[in-house]
Amino acid sequence: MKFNTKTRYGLRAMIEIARETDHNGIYQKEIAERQNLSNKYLDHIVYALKVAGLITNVKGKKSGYILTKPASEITILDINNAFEPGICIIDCLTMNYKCDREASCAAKVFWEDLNDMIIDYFKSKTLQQLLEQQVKLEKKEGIEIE
Amino acid sequence: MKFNTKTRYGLRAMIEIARETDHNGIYQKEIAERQNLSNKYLDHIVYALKVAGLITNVKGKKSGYILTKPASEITILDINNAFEPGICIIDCLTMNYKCDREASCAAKVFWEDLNDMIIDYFKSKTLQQLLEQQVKLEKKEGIEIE
DNA sequence: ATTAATCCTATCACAAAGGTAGTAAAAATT
DNA sequence: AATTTTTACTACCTTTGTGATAGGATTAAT
Repeated sequence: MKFNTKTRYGLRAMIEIARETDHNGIYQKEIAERQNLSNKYLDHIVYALKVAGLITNVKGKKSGYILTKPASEITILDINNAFEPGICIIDCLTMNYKCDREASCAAKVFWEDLNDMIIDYFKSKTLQQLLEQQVKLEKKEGIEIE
Repeated sequence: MKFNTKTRYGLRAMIEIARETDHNGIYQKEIAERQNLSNKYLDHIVYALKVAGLITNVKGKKSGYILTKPASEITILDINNAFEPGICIIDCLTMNYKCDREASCAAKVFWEDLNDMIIDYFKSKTLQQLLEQQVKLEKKEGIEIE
């Protein structure tokens, strides 16, 4: 049970984009450098985020990225959903899944409750919160180094 | 992000074993039939549960399985750990994982908190609770059918 | 001796994930 | 206008892990 790299890298990319205050946005290339990711692989990540409508280019093709709405209005679930159809930790939780013991399966209830917990957690966290925490952590780190 | 079938089937197998009141235990073959699983695949599941010390044979080789301790003392985390080294939703949460931004990574904190939530959830649920729920669901189902 | 069950290892097929390549297109720069 | 730089998008490749089967060894009951 692992979360995939796309969602994880996507989250880190979004933090970088959210942090950028420059009106010209941030280049994909720069995100790759700052987060130490392959720029080529980041292609997919950034593309998916754009298709999902979470980010956009400031000018045309050669231009930086910015968020399409305030970071406080973007939840981690939104970011997750740019890469996954949703959150579904076991197949039998989806609609149109046939199973005899569906109506009386304690195991299913167990997984279903966990699935809901994860969804709630993803909904409860905004990009803004993560950005603030990021800034805080870096400040703390700076002090410890000195 | 999916939970694997081993853990899921293992949970269902454990419910069947916990439910069995016969002193001779329950045959793997019977678990397979009741839960509609391939007996051959269940081989691995039952084997892992036995190696983990959660179940044992009543007599010798040809005999039924019983729990090694009361269902109320077995958590779902115990069952999970029979199949997985633990719960670790992203690699960088393990010890001996090198990462530059380890000390100041809001994303890591986000995943870490979720990881802890899942562990707590797994610890909080006992096999006994699931068994009781199972019995309750079946009773309810019986009423609805009639 | 035979049968029926578990024990245990090996193997396989398939899908998904992680990542690279390459071309097209657009805009900025020269 | 030519060149450079960057994104846009598709295709592909390689590796890993998962779900599952095969099959012989072992043990105990009949």
